[in-house]
Order: sequence, then structure tokens, then C-alpha cells
Amino acid sequence: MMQCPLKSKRWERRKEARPQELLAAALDLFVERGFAATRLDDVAARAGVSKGTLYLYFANKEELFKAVIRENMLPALDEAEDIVKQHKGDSASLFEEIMLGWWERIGLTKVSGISKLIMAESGNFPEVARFYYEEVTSRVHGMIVSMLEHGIARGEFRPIDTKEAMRVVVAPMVMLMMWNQSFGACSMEPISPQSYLRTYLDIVLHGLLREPAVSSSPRK
Amino acid sequence: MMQCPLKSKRWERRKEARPQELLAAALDLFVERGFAATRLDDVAARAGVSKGTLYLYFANKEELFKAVIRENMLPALDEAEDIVKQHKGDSASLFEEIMLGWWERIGLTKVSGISKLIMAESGNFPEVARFYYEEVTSRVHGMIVSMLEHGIARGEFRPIDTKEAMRVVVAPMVMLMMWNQSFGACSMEPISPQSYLRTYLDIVLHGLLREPAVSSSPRK
Amino acid sequence: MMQCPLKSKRWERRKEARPQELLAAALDLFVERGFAATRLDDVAARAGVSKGTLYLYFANKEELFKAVIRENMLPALDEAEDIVKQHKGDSASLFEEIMLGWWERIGLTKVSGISKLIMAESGNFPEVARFYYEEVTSRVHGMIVSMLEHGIARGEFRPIDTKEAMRVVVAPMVMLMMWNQSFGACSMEPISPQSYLRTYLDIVLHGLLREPAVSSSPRK
Amino acid sequence: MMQCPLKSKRWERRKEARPQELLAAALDLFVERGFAATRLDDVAARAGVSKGTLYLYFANKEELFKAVIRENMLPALDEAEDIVKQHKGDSASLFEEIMLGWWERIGLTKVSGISKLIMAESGNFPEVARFYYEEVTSRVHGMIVSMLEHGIARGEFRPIDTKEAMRVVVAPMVMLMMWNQSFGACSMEPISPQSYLRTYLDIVLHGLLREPAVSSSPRK
DNA sequence: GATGAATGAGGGTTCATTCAT
DNA sequence: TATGAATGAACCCTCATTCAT
Repeated sequence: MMQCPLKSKRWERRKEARPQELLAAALDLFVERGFAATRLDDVAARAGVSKGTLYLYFANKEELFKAVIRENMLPALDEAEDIVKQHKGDSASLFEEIMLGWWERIGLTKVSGISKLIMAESGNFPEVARFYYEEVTSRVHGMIVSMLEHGIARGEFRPIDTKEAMRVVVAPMVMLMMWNQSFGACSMEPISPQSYLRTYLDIVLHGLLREPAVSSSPRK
Repeated sequence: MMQCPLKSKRWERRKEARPQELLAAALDLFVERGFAATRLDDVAARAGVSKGTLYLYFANKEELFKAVIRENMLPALDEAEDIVKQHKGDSASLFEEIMLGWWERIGLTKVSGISKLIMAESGNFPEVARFYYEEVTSRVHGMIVSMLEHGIARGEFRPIDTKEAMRVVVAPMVMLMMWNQSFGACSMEPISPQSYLRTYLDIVLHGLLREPAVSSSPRK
Repeated sequence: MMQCPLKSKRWERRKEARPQELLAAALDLFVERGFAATRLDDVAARAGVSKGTLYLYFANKEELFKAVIRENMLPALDEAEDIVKQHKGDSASLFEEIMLGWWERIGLTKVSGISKLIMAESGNFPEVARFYYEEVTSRVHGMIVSMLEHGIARGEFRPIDTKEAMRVVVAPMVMLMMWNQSFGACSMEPISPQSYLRTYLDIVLHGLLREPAVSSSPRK
Repeated sequence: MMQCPLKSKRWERRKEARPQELLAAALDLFVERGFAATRLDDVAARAGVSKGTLYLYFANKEELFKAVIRENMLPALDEAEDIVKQHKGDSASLFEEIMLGWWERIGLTKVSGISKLIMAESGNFPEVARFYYEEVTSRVHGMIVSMLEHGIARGEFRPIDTKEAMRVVVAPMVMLMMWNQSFGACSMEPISPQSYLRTYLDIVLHGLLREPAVSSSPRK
């Protein structure tokens, strides 16, 4: 079918680049449509290869998905953990740096869609959920808990239940990402990150700090 | 089952009860598996009718889903709006009453699963998302914005961007519901609502109030 | 496609007859092509239904196959076992009756193809093989061993290892069925059952009997 | 593997050895899984070459299969025919020698799996079946018929229909090979060749010989 | 009103074969 | 000669929807 001189393209070997192209296409579609609703046909097509090719690089849909997460989430997470470990200054600044960095590195990119996706499909694909929880969620949680504990230990934050507080302060960040991937994507009142983040830091730091005067006037 | 002499009576009641039974079954399954992954076969089976019967009451899967939302979300929302309108006391108490009431009325029930569900499937079923946004989300948002504005007007809350603050303070409530519907349901670190809600109110009210002294010591 | 007034046929309900029609179609195709190579599409088409319909009656390919065996093999086996149990006369006659009856009931029909099929695919579908072995093979073996033991006990057959002898005497019957299903079906020297069976009984009974004079001249 | 200084020599030998290695791998896998279920990927992998290389030596799967048969079946067949032609002694001894030799040369090796395989897949690959029939089966049949005719001519065997008798006496040998390749391989009542062959020769020779006294007591 | 048999398009996955390198 | 990336047709199975009864 379709005998054309460009057919030779078909045999172009791109072993090096293929996995990256497939992962990029998969990220796009998983985030757009969810895990179950993404057809591997479409992933392959978007990467410009046939469906069979996909199976040369990934054993199945789940492995492809795990690879997407590994590729996109883990580097940013490594960085964030480094920042926390090496931080010297006050806790409020660290908190701000981490949250704003998160937004830069994850929130602004398609990767932010993964949170929604995981939450959405965890019921039907428990193995995927477990993988994400172990590789990503638990590390994020640990990192934030340690920030809060550090702040309390230094007398900067009020003494609170750090485990619960971690969940409370994480929630608005996750929701920001999820909202813009769901309703926002359908152009229903998308959140403007700038003022949202400012207000978030204002309220949360005001809520955490022992001396709220510090952040009583929004920064920037 | 349950052979009784009043069989005719029972059948009459049944005829009217059908949609309710279907809606209950649909809520269960939609929340458990998501919109796309729920099979109408199973909904019908759980309601004790045949698959065809389902189509007598609902034109298709989407209409069934909308009916589930109408049935389960709107009454609680009506009540909450009433409470806000009729409230006389201080803003922090109202805030607490609304949030704890939300948890009682929605969070503790299966209905809480709908948030996750909507967010999850909004990409693939935009009409469903739009319906939910218009019928539910926008009303919830309006209600909370008005609570915050009222508190600021009364000089109880610090002056802040109420639209953004609304999103920030809603996020932990929504996340609580979603978490326990996704990871929590897979027994991965489920959140215990009691202490979570206490910490949430502590941090958020501390962050909102002009005189944080009021809630500096956690209640209860 | 094919808009015709007979389309209403599509909705003809045949719940009673369907399974039989599907089993008949499945027997044909399994025997013709083997288990793995039989497409359920084709089974459905031959039964005059769509692919989906097949799944209303059989959970999957393996279950369909098991049903084919149950439907076609077990009744004949029940009968044969009855004949053996109730037999009164001499052992050679019983042996002849069973073997010729086997040929009538199984060998002449498509069912005879199942032996080949099972042997062929046992490696790739062990569960199927096990099912067949337990439901069919072991019963056939038991029946023939008991015939041989009976003959020896009555002093008609020479004393031999009945387990091994059973296998030896069964082999030509199974091969007759298998040959005509494989090479014979490709019109390569098909076996003519009549003279084959006569020669088989001649040689085997001659080999088994204590007084070979009895069957020294071929019958018929 | 095996780094040795004579690398060039090794490569030359290797080049010639390739088809042999491929044929050995193919025999293993065809016998284990059947024709259709054997993946050329696996054949190549087991031979330690790439899939593409396979196509340098064999035009396609069928040709590979034919080559496997030629390589493995024909030499043993040549030998057997020689033995028959040169035999001088009595027919029963020749019969025994041929059958036990068959078992040594074919039955004990993987080659025995080919019978099952051919019978199994003849329906779907008629050309393969025809090839096997012409190259192997018809020659085996001719050889055995001539043995029987010789025995009858010498007055050792009873006069019988040699064509049918040939099939009858071949059947238990073929079944022995097939059984241990199918059910036996799944550890369902595998046949012990020793006593099986003894009983086989006992019954069949008893059935064929004019003076059954000769073999009335099992040998060995 | 109620049923449930029937449909058929569609998705994940496999594998013989091709051919640029 | 040897490679192995790429293809694409096929197959099993699912499920929303239809409609004769």
C-alpha cells in the first residue's frame, strides 16, 4: 500500500532515541486521557512508530507507565531532597524554595498530570498505585515531614503533629496541579499559579510560624 | 426472596423504588471503579434488575452518572448554603461548622468518592465535568468565598485574596476525601480524619485569623 | 453493510439452541485446525452468531473446549463402561464389541479428531491436557485394563502385563482415528476402517488368546 | 565465549556450523512446543544468533522445519532400510531388531517428537504434511510391509493383509513415541519403554507368527 | 414495564518477516 | 555474512447499546 519513495524512512533505525520519544508520547497521552483510556496504538502513532515497536522497548502498558514516572518524577525528586539536606537558612525560606521549585519543575510541565492520573486509577490498577506510592509519594512525604520537624526543632514553627500537617500543607500544592489538569484543562476557571502560590504561602506559613509577623505582608 | 402475602403492594413500591436502587448501585460502583471502568452490567446486577431495565430510566451511562450526582451531592449542598446564610456567630466557628459538617455529610460516605472520580475522568468526559462544575463545584466555591469575605468584613480574618484563599483552604478537605478513596483504599497510609481535621483547622484558622491567639492551642 | 429486510434475523433469540450450535461449530473447527489455530471468530461465524455471543455461553476458549469434550466424549464413554460391566459372554467377543462400538460411536464421527488435537496441543495447554486425561483417557484405560484382567482371570487370555498390554492394544485404535484426521484428511493413503479393523482384531486377539485357534481364520 | 587464539579458524568452522546449530535449536523447540507455537525468535536465540541470520539459511519457517526432518529422520531411515535388505535370519528376529533399533535411534531422542508434531499440525500446514509423508512415512511403511511379506513368504508369519497389518503393528510404536511427548511430558502416567516394548513384541509376534510357541514366554 | 440475547467495534499483545546498516 | 529495529496483521476478550419478546 502506498508505494512512495519516502518509504525508506520506515526502516530508519533510531534505537537511541526511541525510548525517549515513546516516553514523551506516553506522558502526553497518559496525562491527557488517563491510564486505562490511553491506547498504545496512539502512543506509538504519536511517537511515529508502529504499535509493535513499542513492545521492543517496554514489556507492557504498566511497564511503560512505570518508565514514564521514573523518567519524569525521580530526577526532580532527587534534586528536591538534595536542597533540603543542604539547606542552611531559616525554615520558612526552605519551605518556600521547595514549593516554588516543585511548581517550576513539576507543576508547570505535563508531569503534573501524573498525580491526578494515579489518584484516578489507583482503584483499578493497584500495582501501579503501589509503585507510585513507594517510588514517589512516600519520598515526598518524608521530605516535607523532615522540613517541618526541622522548623519545629529550631523553634521557628509552632509545635504541631508533623505527619498530619504535612498532609495539610501538601494538599493545596497537589490540588493546584490536579485542578489545572482536570477542570482547568476544560477551561473551567483555571487557577493562576502566581497569585495562588502567593496566597498559599501566606496562609500556610502564617499558620505554621511561631511569629506570624514575619510573613504578615505577602512577599514579592 | 422474602415471600410475603402483600406481594402486589411490594411490587408497586418496587416500581417507584427502581431508580433509587439503580442510583445507589451506580454510586457504589462508580466510586469504586471510576466512570469508564464501571460496567452497566454490574450496576444492573447490583440493583437486582436486568441491563435493559437500566435503559428505561437513564438514557445512557452519562445520564446515569449525572443523576447520581444530583441525587447525592445537591441536598447536602443546599443544607450547607442554608447554614452559611443563617449563621450569626463568629467566622471561625462557622468555618469549623461547615468543614466538619462537610466531613460528616459527604466525607464519611461513599459520596466523597465522586470528587476523585470527576477529577479523574474530566479529560475523557468533558460534558460530565462541565455538569459537575456548574452544579456542584461553583456553588461550593461561592459559599466558601462568601464565608471568607464575611470574616474579613467583620475584621476577624486578615485581608487576603478570597478567591485564591478559598482554593487553598478547600484543597485539604478535597484531598482528605480523595486520598482515602485512592491510596487509602489500597491500605497505603490511610488518613485518620480526626487528627487530620484538627490539624487542618489549627493551621488554616491560624493562617486566616487576625488574632491567632484564639486557636493557638488545638481544641479537644 | 448489507442493508436487507432480513436483518431482523439478527435479533432472533435462540437461547435454547445456541450452545449446541456453538459446540457443533467448535468441534468442527477444533478438529480441523487444532486448539490454538482455531479462531473464536470463525467458531461464532460458523454457528451463525457474532463473536460476542460466544462469550455469553462460554467463559473463554478453554471452557468452550472442555464443553466440547464433555458434550461429545462422555456419553459414549458412559455407554461403553456399561457394556463392559454388564457383559456375560467370552472376553474376545467383549473386546470386539467394545472396539467396533468405539469405532461406530467415535471413530466415524468428527469426535475422533479430538485425540489428535489433545496429543498435539498438550504441551502448550497443559490444563486442557490434564482435563482430558482425567475425564477421558484414564477412564478408557481403566475400562480396557479391566477387560484384559477379566479375560485372564477366566483363562481366556494369556497372562500378561495388563497395563502395558492395554496401551499396546489401544494404540492401533487411536492411530486409526488420528491418521484419518491428519494424513488421511489430506488424502494421503487414508485407512479403510473395515479391513484395518478386521486385521487389527485378528492380530491382537491372536496375540492375546491362550488358544489362538479360535480366531485363526479372519472373520467375515 | 571461549576466547581462543585460533579465532579465525573458529570462525570458519562456525560459519559452516551455523545451520547445524540452528537445526538443533529448531528441533528442540519444534518438538517442545509444536510448529505453530515455536517462535523463530527463540530458535535464533537458542542457536546464539540473531533472528535475521536465520533467514540467511532458511527461506521461512516451513523450510526450516523440512530441513529439521531431513537432518534428523533420513539417516536413521537409511540405516534401517539397509538392515532389512541385508538380513539373513528369521523374520521375528528382524522384526525385533528393527523395532528396538527404531526405539534406540529415534524413540529415545528428541526426534521422536516429530511424529506427534506432524500429526498435530498436518491440518494447518498441508505442505509440511505432504513432505513428511513422502520423505518419511511412505518409506517406513514400505519397509515394514516388505518385512511382513518376507516373513509370510518364508512361512514364518500367518498369511494376512500386509498393508493393514503394517499399520496395526506400527501403531504401538508411534503411540509410544507420541505419548511420552504429550501426556508423559506433563508427567501423566508416562510409559516405561522397557516393559512396554517387551509386551508389544510379545503380543504382536504372538499375533503374527504361525507357531506362537516361539515367543510364548517373554524374552529378557 | 421488563427482559436478556445479540451485536461489533476496539484494545492489548504476539510474532513471522523485512531490510537498512 | 550478520544484525536487530521495525512492521502490521491477527487473535482473544470486553462492554455499551439495541430491540424482539
